Amino acid sequence: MKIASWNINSVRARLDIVERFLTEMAPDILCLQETKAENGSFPVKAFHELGYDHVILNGQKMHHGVAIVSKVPVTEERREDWQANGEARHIGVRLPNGWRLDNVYIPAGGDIPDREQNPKFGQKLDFIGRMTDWSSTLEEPTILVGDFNIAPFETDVWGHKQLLDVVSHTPIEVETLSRLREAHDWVDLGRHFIPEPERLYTWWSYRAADWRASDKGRRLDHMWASPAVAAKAIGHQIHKDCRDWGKPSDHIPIVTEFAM
DNA sequence: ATGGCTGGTAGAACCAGA
Repeated sequence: MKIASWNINSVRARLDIVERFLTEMAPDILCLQETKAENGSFPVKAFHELGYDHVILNGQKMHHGVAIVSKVPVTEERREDWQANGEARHIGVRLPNGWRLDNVYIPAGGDIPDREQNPKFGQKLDFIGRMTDWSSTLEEPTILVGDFNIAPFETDVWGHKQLLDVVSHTPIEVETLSRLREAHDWVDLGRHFIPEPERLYTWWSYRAADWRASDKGRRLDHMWASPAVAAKAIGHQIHKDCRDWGKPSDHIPIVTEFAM
């Protein structure tokens, strides 16, 4: 069972490369973030035609939006509002074997890493706080994936010192994410399979003249699993080539394979 | 070089992303 996660930065603008990814990599399930489509304008038919018969949506107009498309039967479990403001940032499903799969788009948090000067930063930390409460009572085997918008380790960013005051790598964010991880003893599958000190990125800015040459990346996208689920993980890949496909997303897809 | 880009939506020298 291969499960993929990808911040697609508009599913409609990038339908061609999503189709290519599903055709070439053939994951059983793909979790999308930043779909930027209301549920009624999500291109459901294109996914059905590729065999992804199960399409579970939590979208909204313009911004945010998450989706789970699956070849195997999944049933919608719940959609959480961890920011308590109505934004579409989570969708959770039940897999055929009983595991939960939760797909989340954690807020970016704005530019200034200060609650007082920038309310979005506080909302980001509070969002993760509510996820931590959820995690601490979670007893079911679960896979948690998505764009976490935090690169926790020094080798998860191109320059640790340069990014200490940049939202996504500030010490308070790293500490907040660490508490989330501890709340369920989540296993960080990316670093389980590709340990430090190897550098590991999933996002490169659109603004670089040559993203590959400058390589100023960050590991913002993650797959975490309950310990019992992580024990069934048998492989993990990041698909860096997708950063060059057509009009690309600034994020790349990540995939974990599980023995089920 | 904290923006050199991008998409959605309106129909803005806009907003948000990170």
